[in-house]
Order: sequence, then C-alpha cells, then structure tokens
Amino acid sequence: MLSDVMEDYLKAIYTLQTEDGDPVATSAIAEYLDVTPPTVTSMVEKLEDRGLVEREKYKGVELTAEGETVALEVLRHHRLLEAYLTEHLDYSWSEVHDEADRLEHHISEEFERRVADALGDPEVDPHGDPIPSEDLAPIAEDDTTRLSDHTEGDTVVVARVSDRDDEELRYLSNAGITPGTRVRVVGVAPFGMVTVRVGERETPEASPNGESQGREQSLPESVAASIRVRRTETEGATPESGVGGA
Amino acid sequence: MLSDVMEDYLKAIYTLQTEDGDPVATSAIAEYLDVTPPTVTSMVEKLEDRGLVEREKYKGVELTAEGETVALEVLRHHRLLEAYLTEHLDYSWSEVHDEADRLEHHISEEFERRVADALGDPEVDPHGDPIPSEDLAPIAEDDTTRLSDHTEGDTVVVARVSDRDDEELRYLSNAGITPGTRVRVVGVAPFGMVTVRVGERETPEASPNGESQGREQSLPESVAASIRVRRTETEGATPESGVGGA
DNA sequence: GGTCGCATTTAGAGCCGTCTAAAGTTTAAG
DNA sequence: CTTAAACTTTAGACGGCTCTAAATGCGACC
Repeated sequence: MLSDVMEDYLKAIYTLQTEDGDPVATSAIAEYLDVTPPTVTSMVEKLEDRGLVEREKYKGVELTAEGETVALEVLRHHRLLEAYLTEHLDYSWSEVHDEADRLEHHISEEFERRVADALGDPEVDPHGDPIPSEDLAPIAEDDTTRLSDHTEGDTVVVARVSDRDDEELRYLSNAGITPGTRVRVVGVAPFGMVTVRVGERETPEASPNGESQGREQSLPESVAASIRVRRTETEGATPESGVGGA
Repeated sequence: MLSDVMEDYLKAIYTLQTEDGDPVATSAIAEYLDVTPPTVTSMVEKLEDRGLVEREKYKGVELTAEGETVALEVLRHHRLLEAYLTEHLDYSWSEVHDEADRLEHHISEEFERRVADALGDPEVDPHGDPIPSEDLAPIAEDDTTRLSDHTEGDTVVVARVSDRDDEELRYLSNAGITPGTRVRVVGVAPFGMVTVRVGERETPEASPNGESQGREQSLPESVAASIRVRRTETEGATPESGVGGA
C-alpha cells in the first residue's frame, strides 16, 4: 500500500537519522533524494498522516517505530539483493547498488525468503553493511570507527564501505580495500588525507587481493570517512575521541 | 523513459493482437488490464503520440514495429524471470507469474544478460512460451494447436499452457499436465469438455509425473483451449480445420 | 434504410509526486 | 537587540494514470 517513493523517503530518513541521532532536516532529505525541499515537505506530511514519521514544523522529522520497521524491510531487501547479485549472478561489488535500489521495492515476501535461503541468511551484505533480520528488529549499534579518525600506526580491519558511490567503490576495489582487508595507517596529511599500507584480508576466501598486498594507498578525507573499520585484537587502535562530524 | 504502465499496455496489445491478428479493441485491453475503457482510450492516445501504436478511432489499435520491440523486450524479461525463478530459486511452476509481472519492468539490461547466461539462453519458459531472442526479432508463428480443437483418438504433446491463471496452473500441475507431457484424447463431451489420458513426458528430465501416469483427466473447454499442443510424429493428429476462435 | 444497442470517446474530476515562486520562521551575526 | 541569511513551508501549477457520467459513432436487425 506504500508507494515506492514513500519507501525511498523512509529509507532516506532512516539512513540520515542513524548517522547522527538527531531529527532529520528537510534539506538533508531533499539532497539525499535529489528533489526540492517543498517536495520533501509535502511528502513528509503524507508520511505523518500515515503514522510513519513524527514531525515538528521547521525542526525536522523522525521515524516512528512503524516507519522504522518499513525502512528496515526495504533495507533488508536492498542488502539481500546486493548479496544475491554478487554471489549468484556474478555482479561485481560496485555494480550492485543501482540494481538493488530498483528491485528492492518490487520483490515479494516469498522472493525475500528464497533469496535469504539461497544465501544461508547472511548477516552482512558485500559492502559490510548489516542486513536487518527477518523480524525487522532494530539493528544493534555498531562498534566501528571511521578510518579518518585514526592516526599513524593504527592497524585496523575494514568493516564497511559506503555503497552509494560507484566510482569510489571501483577505486577501493582496485586498491584492494574491501571489507575484511587489514590496513595500517602510515600517515595522516593535512585536511585529513590518510595514507595506509594495504595488508592481507582476514578471511582470505573468495577474492584475494594479491597484487595490492603491501601497497601504500592515499585516500582523501571524504573517502577515509566513509570507510568504517574495527580495531584488530592484537593492537590498541582506538581513535582520538570526539573527532567525529559531518 | 516509458512508464511501467505503458509497458503493460504494449504487452497487453501484443498478447491480444497475436491471438487473432486483428486490431485490438479498446474493451479487450480494458478487460485484460482491469481498467475502464476511457482509461484505455487516453493511454492509447499517448502511445500513439510516441509512435508505439497505430490507431483508427472506434476501430482498434495495432503495435508499430517500435511498439512491438518494446513489447518483446518486456516479454523477454518476463519469461527469463519465470525461468530463472523456477530453476534457481525453487519457485514452482504456478507461483512464478506474479513475481515476474512486477520485476519485468525494473531489471536492467545487465540483469537480463546475466540471467540469460545463468540459464544458458533458453528458448522457452517453464510454461512453454517462447522467450524473445536478445535482438528482439519477431517471434516465429508457432505450429501448435489448441487441445480443444482435437478429437477422440488424437495423441499429442503439450507445448504451452497459459501462465495467467494460478489456479488453473496448480490444477494442471497436479494432473501431471505440463509442457512435454504426452496426452491422448479419449473423449470430447458436449460444450467442449475434453477427457484425456495422461501419458509419460517426452523429455523425462526434472519433474517426472509418475503418479499421474495413465490417469484420465477431464478438462473444461476453457482450460483445454488454453493448452497448446503439437502432434506426435508417429500419428496423424491434425485437428479439424477452422474450429479456432476466441 | 431507419433505429436501437453497444462500443468508444469526450468531458471533467481526483490523487500522486514533482516543480517554481513567494511568504514565513529560525538563527546567527553584528 | 536588530536584522540579514538560511532554511522551511505555503500556494499554485503540471503531467501521469485513473475514474464516472455523458455524448457520440457504428453496426446489426427488422
């Protein structure tokens, strides 16, 4: 009964909200979905009428529990599709997002279940993003930090990369930086440019990144900020606190 | 650039047109798509503006070459999806149609190609319907006849069944009547009710219909008319001529 | 060959999602 | 504390797809 478009708004609000906990601004949604702010205002009113969001005029919008469930359902579809396309239809890591973005609104519960079965109920998609469980329970807070918040000497394992930018994904893929890759920060230049030495993957499995092994890679701040990492068990690698931000 | 809805109209016109060669009536499209006739008139005007159909007021509508290509593209998507869902996602024969009807409008060329690859470029879908080739060349006339046009004693092989009615499909599936099944007409009752003896499948492969083997099945006229059959090489089984019809 | 019934089209309306232009609110800067 | 800048909402419009009600055309039957 919800339109594709409504689902997109809920997904956008979910994504923007979980990034920083605050109510989501009209303009942020507009930018994320590439529409004008008045369009967002009118859509958000409809979502409010349906009890999917709560809103305070001029302040921002938040999902209700029901709205969040819808967002999680769509997200589950999206990420299962990404995983399926990668594993069973030979899509590469970076091609998968747009296809999933279209299909996520049109698959049945049946399809969702069969895809999940075929994959063995995975917990993360190929970009390392967690796949909401079948019961659509809220996703637990994650324990990752931004690569850009680390300093020289830290050794970390890549946990997640953003799935929204094809070009960035191709670049990282080329550089051998994928979820599971161990990297060591060898330098932080002004403006947040981070240089890392690419190590071997923790779980070597499918795609070995042989030729990138040991190479040094410099990453612009924006890219380093969208890479979420987890510290290795062997070394302390806690980032300085309070460096987060937009 | 075409909307889902436009694609549905083109597909409907294609289907209705190839059933009897004549221009397609507004009311036929309306019934097929479950909308009102005025809706069809206005949509058909838009399709005409785009050069996808030709139309004579109060007479009917036909696809242009371009319109037919679009219809074939959508049909290719639909039938590849039906085949894929059946072969790789464990869907049953009768569940597949609705899922394909939704997804057909939203898959990329990429997806189409990868699915076709995974299937090995099949020529027919699970219902026996021909899958348009990648170049979308018009589909050759088929050499099948309606089961309902045959008479007592004819032995034929099921070539295609309609994919539009779940219930009918489940019924036939239960009766062991699927594409490839050999049947012998043992009686034709008044009002076209046909009774057949179900034989073994020509290509035994995947789903054997063991328990239905040799059973007799009576099929109402409407069902027998939607089953397309091909005569066996061993016996003459040409239907009476000129019995075709809506 | 007229007339009646059915098919089709025209007319007018509504909802959805979007836009631009204008008006209103909030907030930060002076 | 005033005011300007930035953000948000209101107002009004449009194209897409659908509907109902009314007008029109076609064809068949007497």
